[in-house]
Amino acid sequence: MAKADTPSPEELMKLDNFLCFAIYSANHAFTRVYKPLLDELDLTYPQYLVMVALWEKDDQTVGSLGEKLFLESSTLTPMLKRLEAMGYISRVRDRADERQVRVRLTETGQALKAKASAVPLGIAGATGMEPAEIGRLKQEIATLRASLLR
Amino acid sequence: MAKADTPSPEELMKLDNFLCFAIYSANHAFTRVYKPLLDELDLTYPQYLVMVALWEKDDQTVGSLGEKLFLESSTLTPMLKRLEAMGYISRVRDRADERQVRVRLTETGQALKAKASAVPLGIAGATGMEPAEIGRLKQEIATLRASLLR
DNA sequence: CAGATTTATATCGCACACGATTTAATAGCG
DNA sequence: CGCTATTAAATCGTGTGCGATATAAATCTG
Repeated sequence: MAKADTPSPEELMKLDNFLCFAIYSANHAFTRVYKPLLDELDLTYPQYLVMVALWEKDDQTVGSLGEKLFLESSTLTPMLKRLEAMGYISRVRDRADERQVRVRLTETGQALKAKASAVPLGIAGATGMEPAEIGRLKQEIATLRASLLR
Repeated sequence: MAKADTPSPEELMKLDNFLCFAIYSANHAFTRVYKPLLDELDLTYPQYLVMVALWEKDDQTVGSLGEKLFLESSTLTPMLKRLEAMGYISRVRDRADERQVRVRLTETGQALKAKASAVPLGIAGATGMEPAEIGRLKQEIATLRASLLR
């Protein structure tokens, strides 16, 4: 029979059969591949993601960055302070609503985008996948993420 | 033309088009879904992965666990000490080679496997995917990880 | 418009995660 | 055999991440 069996409990409990572990370890692998490239920019991998979000849309609140990156203020605030200390961004309370903090790129932060432009290609190369394939896999994982967060 | 275009640099620099970000955020999403289930077992998500590795094969060295989990001793040592303090594992220097530390499940640690047996099904449900589909996606990501670490 | 409620960030404590280094033990070699 | 090189864990410093809580500002309600 070519019917897809329900996996046995033993098979289910093997680490290498865990989708979550594949993602967990692939995430670490990405961090490692990014490291040498991001060292040039003096950025950590999460800091790079914040910069990408700001390059895409400047002048965002902490909350809006958090929504896009799926991060809490308790994670972002210290990160943003480091990026500010490095001179890449500024953090200013919104005049109209003092609860909010507006995060903006500095000149240096904007200029960094050019230096970072080579990064995506380097990463794409390391995946050993075609652009179309990367896009498809990315979409599948984004859908999975949405299911998990439902 | 139905030819697959090479993505423009602008498209490449959008966060939502990053495969790495999909994986990064899906990993966080998994952590969140696991949290309430693992709270019952008094385990964090990384601790759970260590326990899964030990349930699959007991009596491993720190190094062998590190290879399977893609983690360094600097990460594992403190984690294992916590699991030991909780009474789930024991850490003993190997008599034949005192450099190595053998990690073994305690009775309590073995017994925990039964309590944890419901977890994978709960997670699988949260993915909203069929077992076969989960397996395929898992394999694709494992292949990606291998490429990245090459 | 005063007091209660909600919202936006920040702070704190804890647990990863890693690179660089240290420590201790084994293996290799003349 | 003794000395060096290698190997396995542990330690240290830094940077995420998050839950719980605190703080302060805006909003809502009577």
